[in-house]
Order: sequence, then C-alpha cells, then structure tokens
Amino acid sequence: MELSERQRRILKAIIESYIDTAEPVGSKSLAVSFDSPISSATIRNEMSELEERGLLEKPHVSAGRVPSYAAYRLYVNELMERHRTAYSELEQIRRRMQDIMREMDDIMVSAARVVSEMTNYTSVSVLNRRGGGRVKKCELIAMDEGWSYAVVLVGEREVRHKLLHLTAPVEPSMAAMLSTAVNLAIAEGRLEYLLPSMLHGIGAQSGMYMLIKGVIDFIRQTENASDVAEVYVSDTARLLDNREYQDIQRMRELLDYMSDRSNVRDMVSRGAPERINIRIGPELDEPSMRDVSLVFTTYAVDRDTKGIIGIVAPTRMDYAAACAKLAAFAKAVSGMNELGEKIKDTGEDDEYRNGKPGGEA
Amino acid sequence: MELSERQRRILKAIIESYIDTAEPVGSKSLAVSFDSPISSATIRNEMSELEERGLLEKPHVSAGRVPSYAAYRLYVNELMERHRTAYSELEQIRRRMQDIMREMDDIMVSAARVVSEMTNYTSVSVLNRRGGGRVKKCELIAMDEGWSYAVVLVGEREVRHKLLHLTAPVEPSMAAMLSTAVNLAIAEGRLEYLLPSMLHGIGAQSGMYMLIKGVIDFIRQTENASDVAEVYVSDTARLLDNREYQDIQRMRELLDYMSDRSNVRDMVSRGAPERINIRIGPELDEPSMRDVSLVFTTYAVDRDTKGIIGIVAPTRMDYAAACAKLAAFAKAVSGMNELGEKIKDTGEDDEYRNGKPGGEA
DNA sequence: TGTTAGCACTCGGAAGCTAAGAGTGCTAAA
DNA sequence: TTTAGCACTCTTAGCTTCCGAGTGCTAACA
Repeated sequence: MELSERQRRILKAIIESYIDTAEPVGSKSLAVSFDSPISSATIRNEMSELEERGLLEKPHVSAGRVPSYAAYRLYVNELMERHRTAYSELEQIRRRMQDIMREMDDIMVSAARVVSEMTNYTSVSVLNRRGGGRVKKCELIAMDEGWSYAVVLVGEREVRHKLLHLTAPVEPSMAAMLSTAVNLAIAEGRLEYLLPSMLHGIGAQSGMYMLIKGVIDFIRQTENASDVAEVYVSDTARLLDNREYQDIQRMRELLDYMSDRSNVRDMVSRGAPERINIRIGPELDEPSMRDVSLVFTTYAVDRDTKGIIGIVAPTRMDYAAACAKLAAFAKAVSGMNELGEKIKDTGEDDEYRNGKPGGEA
Repeated sequence: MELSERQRRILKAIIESYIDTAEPVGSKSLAVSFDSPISSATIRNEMSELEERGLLEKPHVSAGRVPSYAAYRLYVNELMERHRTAYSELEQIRRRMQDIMREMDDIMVSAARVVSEMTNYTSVSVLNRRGGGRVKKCELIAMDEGWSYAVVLVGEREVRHKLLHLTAPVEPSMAAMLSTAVNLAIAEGRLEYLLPSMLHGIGAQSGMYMLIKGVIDFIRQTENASDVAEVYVSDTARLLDNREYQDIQRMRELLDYMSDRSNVRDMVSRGAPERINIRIGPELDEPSMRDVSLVFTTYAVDRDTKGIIGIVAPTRMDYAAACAKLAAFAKAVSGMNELGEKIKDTGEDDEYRNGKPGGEA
C-alpha cells in the first residue's frame, strides 16, 4: 500500500528535523512542530507503521526515531522540495568561479573550492577526458643545453606539460625540426608511422630517439587518457565536523578510502550524465562509506572534457540544499556563455531519482 | 646543576618508552627494563628530581610520568642517538623518488609521498622559488582561432603554463611575432620597456594588447614569486592514527590549520637551511599545533629552487627515526648526481639543535 | 473508523559508589 | 647512596540507582 499523505508529511518532518539536529526525533516534539495540530499519539501510530515499512529505525527503544537509508532515498525521490536558484546566485557562482580560475587555471580544483565554500561540505571534483585524437599541437622547448626538454601539448582547452630529461643531448635546432615533424604527423593523423620511419636513421641510444619517443609516449598517454581522470578532494577536514563521527576509527577508514583517488573516481563515474546523482550510504557498496552520502553531477567543460563535481557528507546531509547548489553550479559553469533564458527552469527538470530503485530495506 | 649521567639515562629511557607506547611510564616497569639493575625506588627519586626541573610531568598522581616539551627538546638536542643510514637505503630512496617523479613530474608532491611512505607520518612539502630573472623563455601557443592562448614559461628546471582567454582575437602569426619580441626582451633584460613601446601602436582594447599584458603579468608574477611557495600536505589522515587524538575537536582544529597552505609555509620557512629543524609542540607558537611536532629540512632542487620536506606527528613521535629519514632523503635527493663518498657522514654532521634555546619550562 | 488521552513499561545515560591496581613519596635500614 | 617497605593517592572499570524521554497499548471520544 502507498503511504498516506499524512505519513509522507510526518516522514518528511522527521527527516528534516533529523537533518537539522542530528538527534533522534520523538513523537511529542514532532507534534508541536506541526501547524495543523496532530496529537503525539497519532504520530506514534504512524511512526510505528513507517517503522514496519523499514523507513524508520530506533537506535533503542526510548530514543525517538531515525530515518533509515530507504527513507532518505524516498525523501530525495519524492518528498524533497527543490530549491529554486535565483538568477543572482548563478551570477555569483559564475563570478566566483571566474575569480578562482583566474588564479588557479585549473577548473577541477576551482570547482571543488567553489562548491566546498558554497555548501560547507567536503567536495570531490573529477575531470574526465575522452580519449582519441585530442592533442592538437605539440611544442618542444629546450632547457639546459639540450639535456632537458619541456614538452607542451595543447588540446581543446587545455595545456599539459612534462619535463623530459635525456641521457644524451639534442641540439635545440634539431628539436625544432622534430617538433615540426611531430606536428605535421599529428595534423595528418599518422603519428604511428613517425617513430619507425625515423628510427633507421638514428640510433636507439641517441638523445633524439629518446626525445621523440618521450614525446610520442606522452601524446599517446594523454590521448589514451579516456579514463585518465584527474581527481581532487577538497576540505576533507569538514567531514570531521559531523556529530555522528565520534568514532575516530571509522573516520580514519573513511578518509583513507577517500584519499585514494581511484576510489573517488570510481564512485562518481557510475553516474547518469546531466543529472544530479545521489548515492546514499549503503548504495555506494563500500563499508567505509556507509555513513556518508554522495551527491554529484556533471558539467561540460568542452566537447571532450567532462567535469564531475560532488559533495560528500553524512547521510543526514541537507539533500535539498546540496542538489540545488550543485544544479546551480552546473548551470552556471556549463552555460558560462549563454546564461540567459534557460535559467528559469533551474531545478525543475533535474532528475534526482536514481541509485538502486526501490528501498529494499 | 647539570643532570647526572644516570638521570640522563633514565630520562632517555622514559622518553623512548613513551614514544613507543604512548603510556605514562612508571618507576617499576622502567626498573626492569634496565640492564644494570637499579631499583624502582632509586628511579623514583631521580624521577622526582627530573620533575622538579620541569622535564617530566604526571598526568595525575598515580599514573607514571610523561615527558614535558622541554624534555623532548633536551632529548633531540643531547640524548637522542642518531641513526646511521645505510647506503642501500639511500639508493632505495633515490630509486623510489625517480619512480614517483617519472609519473608525477612534480618534485614537491613526489617528495611528500616518498617521505610519508618512508616514515608513516603525515608529511609536508614546500617548494620555494627564489625570485628575480628566472624566466628564460616564453612560448605562445594559439588554441582556438586566436581567442585563447597558452602561455608557457620555462625557468631553470621548471615549466609553468597558463591559459589566456582574450575578448578579441589575435592572429597566430601575430602572436608568433609577439613571442619573439618578448623572448628578445627577456634575453636583453628590458622587459619593462616592451609594453609601453608597443602601446602607442595598438589600442588598449585590442586582443594583442591584452595578450602582451597577460604574458608580461604572468612573467612578472612568476618572477616576483620569491616567496610564492607551493605547498603540499600528504596523508593528513595519518594524524588520526594517534592515540592522543581522541579529542576530535582539537583534531579538527589541527587539520583546519594545516589545510591553510600559508600556515604550513610560514611554519617551515623559519628553519635553518641545510639542517634538520625540529619544532616541538609549543615552540610552534600555534595553539592548534600544541600537541604535534614538526621535523623538517631543506634540499636543493636547483640553484634557485629550494625544497622543504617535513613531517608532522604527535610530540611523542620517533624523533630519531624521523631525523634519520629526512636526512637520508635530503642527501639522496640533493646529491642525486654525486652520491658517493659524502654518504659516510650521514647524520653525523647534522645539527639538530634549534628551536628556542634552552627549555624554559 | 480514525483520533486522542492516559498509563504502564522500557531502556539508555548520568551520577554516584566501590574495589582494584598502579604509582608515588617518605622513612628507615642496609 | 641505595633500597625495601609501606601508607597514601588517584584513576579506572564495573556496578547500581535513578531519571526521563519515548514507546505501545488500551480505552474513551468524535
């Protein structure tokens, strides 16, 4: 049977109270907080039904109720009110983003900072590059008399560099030629023939060979980086703010898990694009993350680069606020140029439903 | 009066036991751990004298003694045995460093990782660039039809890049000219005349003007970066391992403080170069750092770049091990090329004495 | 039939108490 | 000068008690 309207209202009130105070919610205190007066006894009855359905739990018999994970799921799917984001706020996010990017030149880190500041939660930021033919140009810059070279690759909207230290020197003029050759090969899409075609002229020990090889390896590496995602986690210390984390051991496990970038990447990579994704505690399938939720979304950086920005916070985080802020962020950043009419529907067309369908608790 | 030899031995034993177990040390348990049998009563007498001198403290009357900060100071200054570092270990550090640098291309982060792995403590890593005439070369790379440029600066052993987004396009050929002009100006050391001399030909609104200005600003910024230090803190989560940090509030304060890079930079910038510096708890003059010590040293990256690498751990950290590892690290990295005879004196000529002279507790 | 008041019951947490144990300081003897 | 012995102190763990918040049930009420 479906939940009654009143049950939904009660559940929503419980969840929001718990989000607010982190204290188990009792029937009496809840009763007074309602506009239309319902007695605590009625609430108790409803509560016990909600408990039977696995939506509430009691830490112990006389401590009030606490929402279960399934309840949070229901909450974000059906109960939660979406916040509107004012145009002014979008503008503000945009400006903040531009400010920080001016000093950082790294959209991933900037995004993490901005979101972390906006929400007061720990944020995770991932930059995903689609692989394939991305590198447009390559420059070689001599550093110390031909023993080291800076290799600079330019992609769509992005620059990467790497230092190559050689064991045999290469004349800068030689390197310039080489650079031209490589760029030509890139333009004509026949990079793979370059190395073999040059090899018979020069020894495999020569600095030149090493330089070409280094450059080509770096290009390959950058291009094949279809899932070479960069990961940045900002402000982990904020996780310590949460009351539920009195258990320092579990905290430690959580921080440990999060400090491994590949874990973070994996978690957010299974999200639906262009949606606000919510993963609540156990849905993440990772013991150390059992007590936190992850809310994240993607934003377009350019045609081949996708940013993922998210929040990690205890399961009782303020989902509504988190979703609103992330949606606003994605809007503000993706639409950096055509920020206009599209604003009006912020939050309305976002699809929060996902995670495991139906709370099977 | 000076401490007697026996007192010193007892103090040393107490400190080392406390470093080991984090438990207050009692007279009885200490008595049995000595080779030459001293009775617990004797030790008690000595202990109470050490306490009068401010070297020991009791958490409460029946809990054994705990070293005071002054005792740690004395310990690192006079009592501690310096570990020798085997040649093989240096070799190992060097290899590890090379491995990590291969994948990271960032000496600062690599150093932090290596040290943190070696010691199992949280590590801090700072890269300090001396300012003044550093930029050797500059390249401009067009990205999308002249609207964006990648500016690449090459220094002694280092490459930095930045994206410039213009509001008016600049022809790539024009940019090439510009780049030549800038490089010429750099070579002749008259960069400051460049902008004024070009200004009257072009409008201040033009893309070209913005591009030159952007480039020159970036060069200035990079060059004036005499104290633009990059800071990296690795593995903060390890700080949570410590028994003394049951107090989550103080932990939080500590992490907060450390997450501000400028704080970290300030802490390590006041160190004597080429020495192992030790700052014990209160010597750091920062309330949230009261219960941790900082051990750090410098290593040369190149003529104008100085790396600082350090460890942050509870005051009862293993100073001897920390010093040895850091000394080894600095040796291994600084001497990357001429690793040989100089190895033998590892640890012997390092000067650990510093911090506030004399423990005035 | 749904809602509410009332009441007995449960259980966790705080407060208070006790006993055990570790460690000290002092004294007196070796 | 060192040591053995002993009285004393103080923390900690374990136990008990008590309070109160919150529940579940029943019976009355709308």
